[in-house]
Amino acid sequence: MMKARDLTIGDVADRTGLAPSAIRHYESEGLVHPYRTDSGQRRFVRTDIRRLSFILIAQQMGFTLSEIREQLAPLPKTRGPNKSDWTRMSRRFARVIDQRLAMMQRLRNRLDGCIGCGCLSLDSCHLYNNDDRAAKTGTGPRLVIQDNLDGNAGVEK
Amino acid sequence: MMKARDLTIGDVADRTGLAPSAIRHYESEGLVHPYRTDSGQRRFVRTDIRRLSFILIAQQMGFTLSEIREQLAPLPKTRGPNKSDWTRMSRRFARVIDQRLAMMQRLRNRLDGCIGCGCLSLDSCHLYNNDDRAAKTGTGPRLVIQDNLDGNAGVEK
DNA sequence: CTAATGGCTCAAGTACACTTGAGGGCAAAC
DNA sequence: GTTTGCCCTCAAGTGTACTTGAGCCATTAG
Repeated sequence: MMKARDLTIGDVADRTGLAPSAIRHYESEGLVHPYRTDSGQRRFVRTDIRRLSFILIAQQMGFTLSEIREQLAPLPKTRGPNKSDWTRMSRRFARVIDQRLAMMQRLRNRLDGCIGCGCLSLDSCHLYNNDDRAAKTGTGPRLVIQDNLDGNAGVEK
Repeated sequence: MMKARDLTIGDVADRTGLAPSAIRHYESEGLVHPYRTDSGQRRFVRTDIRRLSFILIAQQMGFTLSEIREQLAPLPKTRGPNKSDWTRMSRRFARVIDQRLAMMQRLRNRLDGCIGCGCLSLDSCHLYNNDDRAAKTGTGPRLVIQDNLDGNAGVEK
């Protein structure tokens, strides 16, 4: 179970391009679960590299660490995930991404519409009928892209 | 030039759904340029509502305030922008968005590929050949989505 | 005319995602 | 066998994007 050739934090840092401090931070946030040697050093299994790469990609897509933790939740923490664990998780995540992409597409189209209309006669402009933006996320995260921004949920009154 | 019916910060807040504190913050960051009454109160022109809505949308797309400031730079600061000012700016921005969407699409496809391959035999997996990720942004912003992550710029060695 | 409402500045606080530094332990390289 | 390098923890600092609060002025409603 604990192989001699498991990886130190430095190994993992080299292979993922992440700083050791970042990896420690991810552990403290519950995104990776290295075990410890007798002397207290972290040891990572090889599939943790995949896990960290996943975190990197998801971050670049604009997901917060807590959203990523949620996505990773179904994977087993202690043993490395097997192929079907990984496949199920990835598929679920792909659906979430597609929603987010669709959202950005809608925002983009909304902007397009606004280029057309010129919108100097205001009030009719799609860009700022802010009804659908009403429900804020509070002191929100950077990239919200909530579903309530979609273009057809509330028929323009 | 200074109309009686220009808007107070509260008016603008109501119409955009933004908090007054947020609007003040955007001014301090150079994203809006209200003028002041004799007594020092901010007054906004009507097109500033459009400007702020643009900021909101761009943020939801994951752009930082400084990126948004750049996009807004070509618009005139003092007078309200006219239709062609706005159109030019929006078109330019649409191109930037399309690049970002393409990037996310590539990341998404990369994930898809990885679902297929199972990637338990590592090293060949697209998800963590980190060569193209090498140039980091430092203590970077949340949603980087840099161009160096694209799939065809550097032929996989 | 006064009181409530809304605006102003400035300093400090908050959340997220880390990095940096101090102070100390362990392990592989010579 | 010691020195060099990597690892550890914990506290504090950084940058982005705001919010909150104190103390104060201005505008509007009764």
